[in-house]
Amino acid sequence: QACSEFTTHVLNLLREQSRTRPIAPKEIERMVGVIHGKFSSIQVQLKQSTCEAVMILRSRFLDARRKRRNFSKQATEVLNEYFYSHLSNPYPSEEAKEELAKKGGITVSQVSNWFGNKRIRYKKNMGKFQEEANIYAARSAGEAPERPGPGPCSPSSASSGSFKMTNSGDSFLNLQPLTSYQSPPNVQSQMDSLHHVLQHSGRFEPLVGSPLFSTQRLDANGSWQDAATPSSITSPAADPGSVNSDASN
DNA sequence: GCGCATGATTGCCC
DNA sequence: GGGCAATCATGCGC
Repeated sequence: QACSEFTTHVLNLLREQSRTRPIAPKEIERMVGVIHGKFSSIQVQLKQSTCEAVMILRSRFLDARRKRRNFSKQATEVLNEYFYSHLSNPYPSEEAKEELAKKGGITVSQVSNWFGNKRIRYKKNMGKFQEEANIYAARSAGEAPERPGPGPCSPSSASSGSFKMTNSGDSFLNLQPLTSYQSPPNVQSQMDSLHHVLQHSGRFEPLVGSPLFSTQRLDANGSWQDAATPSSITSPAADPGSVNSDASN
């Protein structure tokens, strides 16, 4: 359009000039040809530069996407706190995700990614995460001492895993320790220390109904789901070791 | 430089 | 569409 407008403008100029001097039609034709040529080359250049700009932006975007930055300590803390206090059901709602994202200074999709990764990696290697679980368990036991109700949305209590591993077919920490479950020595001691923490904090008994002794677990397929509350769970205080003794395989 | 940790992406399933 | 599992790519400690 610009080309044709410019061409018209030039033709008008030539027409005016033709009053003062004779202009051959060939000259007009040549001028029009030159204008079209110039415009088409400009068009090509514009296309090229646009393509280049798009490619640059695209590569920058992809690079940014590939760039992995570790989350801040704050973000990790917030996410871990939620994860371990909802260990029986570590599936935050959209609202919870938004809240976590806000608290951690990350995006909701990063929260989703984090929980996706965490669930899988925790399930795959509970032993490795047990220490971390204990830390958060002890922490939340100390922080939120009097929150009744063990529901999935009452993350008050300490919790450590309470579900079956896909590969091991066992619950890691139903606090059924250790008759059927052959935990590594370090894990054993961690569990003992967790018992100690819980007992020391005076929260052991209430915690029995908490996610720590959750009624949920990983089922044989490795998915978190409700399990019928074992009766043994309800009478734990005297002998922690007997808690949830049905959780073995 | 290597190995592990971890955030992101992808493909598949339900 | 959300979750899982595998994988990729990068960060980081040694």
